[in-house]
Amino acid sequence: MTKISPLPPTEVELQILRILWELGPSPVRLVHQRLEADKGTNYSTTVKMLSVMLEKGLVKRDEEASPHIYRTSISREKTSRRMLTDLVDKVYAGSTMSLVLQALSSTKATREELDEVRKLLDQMERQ
Amino acid sequence: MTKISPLPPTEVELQILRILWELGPSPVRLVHQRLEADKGTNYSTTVKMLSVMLEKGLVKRDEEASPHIYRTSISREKTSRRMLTDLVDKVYAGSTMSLVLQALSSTKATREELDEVRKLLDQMERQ
DNA sequence: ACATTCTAGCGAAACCTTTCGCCACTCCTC
DNA sequence: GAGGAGTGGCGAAAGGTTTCGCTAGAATGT
Repeated sequence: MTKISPLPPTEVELQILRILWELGPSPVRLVHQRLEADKGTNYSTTVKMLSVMLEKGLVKRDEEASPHIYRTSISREKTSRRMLTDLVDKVYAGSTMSLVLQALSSTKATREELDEVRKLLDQMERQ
Repeated sequence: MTKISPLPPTEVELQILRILWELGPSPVRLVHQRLEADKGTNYSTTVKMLSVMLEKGLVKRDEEASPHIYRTSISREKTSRRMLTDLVDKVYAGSTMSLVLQALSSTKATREELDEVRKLLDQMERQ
């Protein structure tokens, strides 16, 4: 345990994380392709962001491979859980249930999705 | 419609909004008390932040009153909905239901709360 | 009226994130 | 092995947020 959980990712960092989650371990080039498509950034910028993220411990890289290969060092689930609790703390004063209600009531859902939520509720109740 | 919805509030701005939502319209002094308790900021900082927020349209103020009275110009609900959809877009790739499932499965809830969610689900299904 | 406290505003600094230019190095290809 | 493309690194600039010192005016108490 040398490292506390890294700071919450910034905007662009999150974009890059998403790309890496989707693509899996990748060289800068591939990450950049996506990022550029999204927002027209320069290659240098992508390299720099990845190196910043490396310092922060948000990604790791394999330097053996000729084009270095980057991969995330935090899971999508962990990150989203973290951001979710941040949001809950910051806006909903800690009440996750308020957030759930708010989220549900502001979206459309198929019957299947609703059933899935019900199933989870039942499961929670049993415990 | 002179104004598009204001930019999403930054960290400190959000802290201040929360204070104002909680206290209702207040003079700087009261806002500052809370903010200082939270993070030990200087009075000048609070004044400045409020004036920045005024420019951005996040708050309004009554300049008649001797100590100026500030109040939010966006509702808590609107803000949270906005931040929620931001989060959903950024991390859950647009799937609100994924977020709901994630949020539910990472929290504890009373039977009453679970029932409330169920009620909402039923209601959604009927429409 | 004077001193003291409260309130407001401004500009500059400090700080962080994001961007990019420039340079160097490797790796092909001819 | 010379030229060109791809890759990586660094420092500095740009842009945004947050902080605060300093100043001044308004309000209050003596």
